[in-house]
Amino acid sequence: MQARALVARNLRRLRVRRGLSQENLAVDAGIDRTYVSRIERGLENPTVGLLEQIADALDAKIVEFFSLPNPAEPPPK
Amino acid sequence: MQARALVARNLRRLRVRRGLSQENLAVDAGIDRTYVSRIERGLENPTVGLLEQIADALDAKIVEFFSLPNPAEPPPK
DNA sequence: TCAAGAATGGGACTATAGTCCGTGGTTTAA
DNA sequence: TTAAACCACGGACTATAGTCCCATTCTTGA
Repeated sequence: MQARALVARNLRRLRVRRGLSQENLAVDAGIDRTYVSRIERGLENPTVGLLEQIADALDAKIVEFFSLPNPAEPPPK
Repeated sequence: MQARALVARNLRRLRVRRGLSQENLAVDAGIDRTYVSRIERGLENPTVGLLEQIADALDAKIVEFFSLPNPAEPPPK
């Protein structure tokens, strides 16, 4: 999987899980609102410094942007 | 630890372990020779796309750039 | 010593990361 | 209906990632 797409998925996943809007996250991370949107759509190629800012704002670690999300819920018995 | 410094240490560690010079790695990754040097010295803020190219050339994964290296050899008995 | 490979360093340049401002679409609540 | 919150999307702009070229230093081996 492409790193960019992986970051896109994981960022959205982590942000939504925290209950943050793109705008609120952008403010917390000190970056531009539209850029969050573009990263989540896989349109951008962010720097590690920027990922670090976002990770801090999400109280997450950078590696979480590069790990594969669990494919699905384990089927209920 | 700063992400940039972490990447610097891990890149050098992985490259040296592979027995590659900065120049050979740069050629394999399709990037500029001097840029490898600057990343390893923590002077640059690379993009995820570039890290991916380097990781591929090293036959490593991006997450390895962000994990803490083992602090030391376990002391021989 | 000398040569040659490895790394650092800088300056000028080009490509693109990242900002800023605005528009419009969708959904939900009043 | 309207307001408000969220998000996709575009264009123009500025900052910086990344290249290219050249010189210098430091090892290490012959």
